[in-house]
Amino acid sequence: MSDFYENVFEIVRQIPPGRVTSYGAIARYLGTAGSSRMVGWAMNLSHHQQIYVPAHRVVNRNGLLTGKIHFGSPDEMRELLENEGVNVENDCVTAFARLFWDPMKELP
DNA sequence: ACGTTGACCTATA
DNA sequence: GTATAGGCCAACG
Repeated sequence: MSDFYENVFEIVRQIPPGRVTSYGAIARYLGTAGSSRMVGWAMNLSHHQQIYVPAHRVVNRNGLLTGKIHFGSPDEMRELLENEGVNVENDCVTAFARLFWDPMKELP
């Protein structure tokens, strides 16, 4: 496992319940801004990780649940979020700006 | 080996 | 305000 993926998983695990962040924010925090697609790949691998990675807390810049397809069922991601108190409407996180969790600010 | 494909983002028109 | 273009780089066929 490369350091890049390990860092991605570690950040995603740090996301508090009920908060969300974006792929780009993680990429920027890792210093690989512009390579946000790699963060998406990392999420794909997150399923194979033995340690649970809350990939449902990572959405795109608009708060859209673009990755819901990659879960067991398309509704699983939405239910996981709502289970944590995050309201999802039309595959979009409501009050996304308010719930946004920026690793640049929240992590040392 | 090469072209295509993405859980994306930013910039320009 | 939407639309298109370009960049990113690892996996897959």
